[in-house]
Amino acid sequence: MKTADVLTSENKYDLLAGRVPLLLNRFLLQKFKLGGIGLTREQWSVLAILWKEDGCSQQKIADATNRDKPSITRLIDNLVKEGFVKREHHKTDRRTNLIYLTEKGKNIEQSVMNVVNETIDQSTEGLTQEQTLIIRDAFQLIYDNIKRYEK
Amino acid sequence: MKTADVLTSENKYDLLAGRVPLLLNRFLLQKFKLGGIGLTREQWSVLAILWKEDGCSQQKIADATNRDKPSITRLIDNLVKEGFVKREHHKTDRRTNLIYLTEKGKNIEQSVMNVVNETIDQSTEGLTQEQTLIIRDAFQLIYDNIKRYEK
DNA sequence: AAATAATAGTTGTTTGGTTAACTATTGTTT
DNA sequence: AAACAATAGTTAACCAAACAACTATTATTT
Repeated sequence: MKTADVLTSENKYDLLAGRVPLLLNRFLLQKFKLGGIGLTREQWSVLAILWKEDGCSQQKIADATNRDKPSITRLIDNLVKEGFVKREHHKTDRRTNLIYLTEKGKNIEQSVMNVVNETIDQSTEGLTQEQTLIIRDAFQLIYDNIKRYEK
Repeated sequence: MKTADVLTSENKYDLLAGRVPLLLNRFLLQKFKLGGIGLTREQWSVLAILWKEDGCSQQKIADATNRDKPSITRLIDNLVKEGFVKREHHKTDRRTNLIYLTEKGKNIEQSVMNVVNETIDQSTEGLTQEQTLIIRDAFQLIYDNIKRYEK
């Protein structure tokens, strides 16, 4: 290992939260637009939860996407406005909204995932399975560290 | 390699641009606040450019931080408002603003970097140098891929 | 049963990213 | 020199994140 290979904190920060996530989100958004998909990356992340399990509460979506409740309120507002999901009251707990996919929300899954697949395939071209798994483990470690340290 | 270890595109996306950058930025912002540092992560990234080379144009800052010009205009607006930097006209090219650190902007460098160091040290606790370098190379590859594919 | 705490969601404010449309200035072409 | 193109920056619109303060409802304590 060469000394020149040691990264500063700033470099590490940029690595973990800097330009690549920014570029990847921009890249995906462009592809959504080119594909005629009127979704943001954040809206997609909410729909992805519902494609796995329809009828979640907003709190559950917030937890699953690591966002806070106000962010989810507004994301759902926009998804409702665009006709991808609908809000329904919980039968017994009147505090809770359950979010259900509309037909439109269900129908776009395949075309969205096609674009996501293409985005990831192009972005990670040349990346080995080993590298991917090392990144996964490393990010899980970082995730756990932050969850442990933040009060 | 086990089949269960193969990641879907969605998992890869979440890995590369999902929760870890989100959490890390949140973690840093909390620490800035606890440390009495009135900066956002984005404002810091601009100051970091100026700490390396004072008196950059806004376009140069935009390129260095992978942001577009409107983002930089507003970031600089806020940094000026908070007294960290000042705008000055370029001597010969009247289109260009040069951004200079104020004393306040210069003086906070050390305390900011202390917080950044602590944030990264805690977040990456247990991460090996090898993992870090693999991530660096992988992200460079992804960066180059996106730059190549996006028109 | 009444008071309190916890949970689910909303609203307002500030900051930032993206795109498009715009002004001002400088550089290039003819 | 005039027309055109390129560059630097701003403004406005929309979407989203973070935080604080808020309402409504449900659960727990006493």
